[in-house]
Amino acid sequence: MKETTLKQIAEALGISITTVSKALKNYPDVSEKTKKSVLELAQSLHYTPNSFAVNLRTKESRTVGLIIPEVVHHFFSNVINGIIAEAEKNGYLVIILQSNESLELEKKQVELLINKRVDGIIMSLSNDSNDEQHIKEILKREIPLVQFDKISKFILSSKVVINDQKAAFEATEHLIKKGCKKIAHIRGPVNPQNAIDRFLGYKKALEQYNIPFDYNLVYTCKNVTFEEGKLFASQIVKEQPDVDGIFVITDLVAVGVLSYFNEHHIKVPNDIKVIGFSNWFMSQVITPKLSTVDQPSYEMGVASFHLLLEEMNCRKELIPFAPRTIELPTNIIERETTL
Amino acid sequence: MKETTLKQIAEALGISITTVSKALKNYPDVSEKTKKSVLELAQSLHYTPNSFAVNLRTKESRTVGLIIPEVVHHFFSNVINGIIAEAEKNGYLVIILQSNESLELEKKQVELLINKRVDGIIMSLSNDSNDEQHIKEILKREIPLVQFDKISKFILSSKVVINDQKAAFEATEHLIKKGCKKIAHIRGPVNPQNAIDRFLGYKKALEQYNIPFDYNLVYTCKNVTFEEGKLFASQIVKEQPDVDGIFVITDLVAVGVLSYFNEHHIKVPNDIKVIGFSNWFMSQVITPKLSTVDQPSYEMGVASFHLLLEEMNCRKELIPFAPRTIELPTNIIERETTL
DNA sequence: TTGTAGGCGTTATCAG
DNA sequence: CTGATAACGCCTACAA
Repeated sequence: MKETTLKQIAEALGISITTVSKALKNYPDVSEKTKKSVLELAQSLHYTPNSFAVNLRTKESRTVGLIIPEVVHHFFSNVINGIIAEAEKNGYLVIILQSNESLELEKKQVELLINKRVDGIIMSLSNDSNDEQHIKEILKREIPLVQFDKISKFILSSKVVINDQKAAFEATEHLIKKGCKKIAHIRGPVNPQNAIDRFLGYKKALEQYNIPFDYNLVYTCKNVTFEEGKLFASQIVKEQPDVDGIFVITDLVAVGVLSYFNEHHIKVPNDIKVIGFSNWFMSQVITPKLSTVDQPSYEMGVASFHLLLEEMNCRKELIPFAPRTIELPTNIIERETTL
Repeated sequence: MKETTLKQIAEALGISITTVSKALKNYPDVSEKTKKSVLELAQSLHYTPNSFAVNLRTKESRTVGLIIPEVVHHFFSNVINGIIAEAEKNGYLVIILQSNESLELEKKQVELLINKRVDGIIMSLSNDSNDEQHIKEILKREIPLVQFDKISKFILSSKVVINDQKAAFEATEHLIKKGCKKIAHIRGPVNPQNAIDRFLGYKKALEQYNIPFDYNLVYTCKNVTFEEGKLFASQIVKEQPDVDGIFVITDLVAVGVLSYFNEHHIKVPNDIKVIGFSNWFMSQVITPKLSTVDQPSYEMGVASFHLLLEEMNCRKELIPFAPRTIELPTNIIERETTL
């Protein structure tokens, strides 16, 4: 099927391309009569503007890019959900790229999006990201940018986050209030700001409740997987048999911990209590049900797109935009692992 | 930062745009000397071709569209994973749209992608889709199309599927071989071909093993959710107390079933056995661990993109392409719910 | 080896 | 109210 163009309509009607274009965009300076005939013909020919040409003329693609570490991930897939829903409502399409937690890939993907000339970029950094040259490149090109969840403090862009330190503090405090005296922490990798903040929140809670902090009780994930959860659980039982509570960086890992405990008949919450982070769906269906920190993922997606949209609109109107940070609330969900 | 164009390079070097263009594309009819100077300047100015202009000229966007029912879904997110990884390797970007299992949304999204002039479309139909006018529109526009998982038989396009009927047969057979005499089926919604096929596989297995088929043992999901699993589990216990096995359309629903049984102290697998479908991650971490049918999701994504790529290449070279169907293998995973 | 010219389809400006 | 013209940035016959 051949695509219909303005030219074809113009020729068929014996008028100029200009007039057709104006008629279709409902300009006031076109007679009702021609407007009507143009509209009718356009409809019957299923005319839709060639977006390639429109992009070239208007210099915008009505497309935004999204780079996230992992798609198969309860938290991130919910964020995607929020972003694409909100984008679609506002006439934008979303190109999704997965960095696989690799800085190298992330760099390439930023380049791809820049070359694609997306109107804006939303991203959450990979665990590998300890260098932000590529992100600075986005700013240098004056492409609107929003960071969410795993962000870099050193990049001046809008951000959508939770208060990881506070949330971690509350999670640890929750364990303390449930009677835990010796609390281990399975933390995230060394780079991500949120892993650092959660660790700091854990530490602060201990201090505040006069529980001595001990580095030997901190276990550091490399890959943040279910398997690591099992591994660290086994290490904790061996190395620190009197630990009675664990605060885990994220539910996936916490589920690994529970899995190990179940297999080795270690009673949760009686022998040891566990609290996770993020409120993955499976946390409410496993046995025992996992206590965790609820994190508004869909809402983070929506908020991220809104911030981006605001910046994109400012850029278009050439009015200056000051990056903003939106902090979303979290809350402790008590289930069976901390009863 | 102002974008660099061929024109700028040409002017700076005092040569024509054509020569610059050729030099950058390494045409043989440009002297080494000019080629070198062009390349150097282009690099130092960080020249990248304006993709809008390239799109317009070449009439391709190097972008494909993907429409799926749900992003927050173990199976679909794995498919996405496979598609975007493979697309990126081949120089394509992927726009993802979520139909939310709604035909209306799906129709709009097809239109969006057509208007965006993506080079190809990959899709899995929503549960609502009982009308395929919009899909036919894709074919009419001669846009390469691949359907996967939830497909329409009536659309002549490439397809990537599993043999749902066979897989369901094997799942039901598995229950029979484990001693089940009265097997219920919680099936998917009425429209999707794969729900129909799985139902047929279930029925066929009963026939083959001389177990009378009874419509009262078939429960039909509307939304395919965890909650529906719980609901149907309660109905089954009440209405059909002697059912000793259940074959469930998908793991998410099966987990709902198990959840109800756990809460009501109905012993699985002793009182009743359960088998799911799709091998969601959580199936291996719940108690008891869910037996299921493994379905190669990532591979389906990869295969889908490959088929699409093949068709896109044919279209470009103007050589005819005959749609193909790829069927991927499945296999039963025995865990604790059918011991 | 280099450059000219035309065109991809749309939009904006400005003159009639 | 209508239309001619240029421009967006790139590509590619074809000419020189």
